[in-house]
This record gives sequence, C-alpha cells and structure tokens, in this order.
Amino acid sequence: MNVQLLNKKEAIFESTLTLINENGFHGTPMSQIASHANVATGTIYHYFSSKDELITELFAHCRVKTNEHIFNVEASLSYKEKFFYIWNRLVDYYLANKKVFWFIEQFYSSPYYELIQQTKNPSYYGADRMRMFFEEGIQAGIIRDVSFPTLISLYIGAATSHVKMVTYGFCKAQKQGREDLIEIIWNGVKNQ
Amino acid sequence: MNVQLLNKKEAIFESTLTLINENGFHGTPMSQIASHANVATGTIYHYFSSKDELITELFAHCRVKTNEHIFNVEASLSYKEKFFYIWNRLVDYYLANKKVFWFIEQFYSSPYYELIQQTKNPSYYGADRMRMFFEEGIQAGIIRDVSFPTLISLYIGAATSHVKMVTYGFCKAQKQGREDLIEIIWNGVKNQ
DNA sequence: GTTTAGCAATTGAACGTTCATTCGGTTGCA
DNA sequence: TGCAACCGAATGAACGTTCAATTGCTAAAC
Repeated sequence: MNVQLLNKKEAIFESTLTLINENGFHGTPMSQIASHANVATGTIYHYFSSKDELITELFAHCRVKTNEHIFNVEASLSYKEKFFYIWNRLVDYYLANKKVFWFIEQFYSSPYYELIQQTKNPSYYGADRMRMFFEEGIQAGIIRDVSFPTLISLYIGAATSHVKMVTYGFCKAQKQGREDLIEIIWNGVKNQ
Repeated sequence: MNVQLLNKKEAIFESTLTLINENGFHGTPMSQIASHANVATGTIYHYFSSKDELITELFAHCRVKTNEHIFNVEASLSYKEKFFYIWNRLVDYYLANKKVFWFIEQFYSSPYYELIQQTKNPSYYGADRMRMFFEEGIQAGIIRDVSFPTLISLYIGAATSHVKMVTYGFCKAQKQGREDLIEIIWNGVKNQ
C-alpha cells in the first residue's frame, strides 16, 4: 500500500469524522463522505466492505491515536506528576481534536459499541494501559486500593465531562476548573 | 386530551425509547415504532410533526422525569446527606431505567443536542436545580467555592461513568465502588 | 528500452430497498 | 353534525451497495 493509498484512506476517515460530527451516523450518506473526500462512492468500498465497517474501523483508529498521544510520557517523572500529566494530555488532546472526542462519545453510546464488544480485536480495547498505570500506583502504595472502574469513573469521567462542558460553552474559566478537577481527584485517591 | 390519548403518546414514547436503544436513531423506522406501540404509522404524526420532533420531545420528557425523581428529597436532611442522597438517587434511577440513560447519552452526543440548545424551551435545561443546590452549599460555606462546571463534571460525570461501567459489565463490586466514588467527591469538595 | 500482461485502484451510473411522510377515508365521541 | 383520533396503503425521495468499464502502475518477457 503506497502513500497515495494511505492518503485516500485517511481522507475517507477524515471526511467521515467531520460529517458524522455535523450530521450523525444517519444523515451522513456514503455519497456525501465520498464527495467530501474527493473520491468516488465505489472507492470507499475498495477499502471498507460496508458503512458499518468504515465506522467501526474509524473508532479503532481514533482510540489508537488517542492512546498513543496520552501515554507518550517521560519515564523519569514521579507517579504524581504522571497522574497529572496523562490527565492533562487527554483533556488537551480531546479539546484540540473535538471531532475525535465527539465521534468516540457518539460511538460509545450507540448500539455500535455493543457490536464490537463481542469481537476480540484488541484495537478496540483502550483500557489496558490505563489499568496498568493505576495498578502501578496501587502496588507502590501511592494511591489507595480503589477498584479500577471507580478510578476510571473519576479520572476519565471527569476529563470527558470537562471537555463536554467546554464544548457546550458552559465553562468560562477553563484553566482554573481543570486544575481544580484533577487536584480533587488526586486528593481523593492518593494515600494518606 | 383524555386518558386514552395520553396512553397512546406514552406508548409511542416507550416504543421509541426501546427501539432506539436497540437499533439507534437510524435503524429505527417510524413504521417499527408504530407497530411496536400498536398504533398506525399515521397516528404518530397526529402527535408529532416529524421524527425529529418525536425524538426531541422524548428527550425533554426523559429529562423532566429524571429531575423529578432525583430532587424528590426530604428537606430535613443535612446538606451532606442531601449531597449523597441526590447522587445515589441519580445512579439508582439510571440503573433502573437504563433505556432512559442510554437514550439521553446518545442524544447528548448526537447533533440533535446542538439543535435544541438553540431553542429557548426551558424543558430542555435540566441543570438549574443542580446549580441551585450547589450554590446553596457554597453560600453556606459547606462546600468549596469551585465553579459550577467543575462540580457538575465531578458529580454528574462520575455518576454517568459509573452507570456506564456497570452496564458494560466492567464493574463487579458495584456497591463498594459507588460508595467510594461519592465519598471521594465529597471529600474533594467539602470545606476543611 | 520497449512491450505486454495483469492486477490494484478508481469511477459513477444504476439498482433495489427502505423509509419518512402524506392523504383520503373511517371511527367514535361530544 | 362536526371534529378529533386513528388507520394503513401509497408516494417519492434517499440511501447503501453493486458492477461493468477505465485508468495507472509494476514487473516480467522480449
């Protein structure tokens, strides 16, 4: 697969992301994706066997990209620093890539997600590194032994809620709110 | 509008909720909603002018029902007790009405939400009572003076994330996790 | 160095289906 | 008598997908 082909697939991904953000899964015909990406309708079916596969693969693609970005962290940092750093990287990434954020949100809360949960494709699971990171902190006695879903609910839940607030325009003093949030979570989960 | 009519409208709402949960906004034809609700297709158009209006009104309906439920709280409780009580009511309500929860989630992350944000219909705003409740705590000096979006991100964000975890089947020890969550949030926002 | 075969990439019109919406007619209540 | 509620077949537009035809590239054959 040469560069040109990669570009076409990327263009299809990018157009799908943009149009689904504007019009939703329905309301985004393949023909529209095609013309937005400057390819013919049939070309999409050269890369993806169906609209469902296109959307499902785009989801996996977004997850991989997001994970690559947020876990790109200096090993020399202290655990606490990493705890803050990764969270801020996540919020930054979503704010800078709102289309990715909303596509993932839309996908999670749609029946699509149940479909891919049944498959075993590891690309769909993004939580492994997060789990490892939390376990590292628990085993070192730095954070409390709280269950993984609880930690995720706090850490990821607060990050996504914050991004939603900013996107909806409910959040004026963004910087202060962000710092408060992650500090409250840290204080809640750290030992002592 | 007599009782029979209310029942029909309720039946249409209920069927829409069920089918959209299973198949999404797309994948749920009006004809299917009609037969599931035991009415003719045309009847839906007697109550709603379009599919979009049906979905938008269903959203407002769900929000009102949810708010009615969670803010039904004993005035005699202390602020801290109310803080815990309302949060648990919210989680309970969503867990007992998963279809409502997922419909709201799907709606929020879809382009529908942007549409209704432009309207001035107060039914669509569910945050007012939550804001009042937080302001009450801040003014009484019981909770820290943290911005409203920050409080919402923690309080609602953690609740919805928890419900998602349970629904996805990631959350085994549900009871402990719930208690940990709201306690961590309380400790993070209370004064002293 | 040119030819040629073959396959991947690409096209967009055409197909068949599905779906939101309409509408002319019926029922039932006031 | 009139009007609201209700019906469901009919309509027409939109959409996912297919496919026969074309282009462009690569590499083997000469």
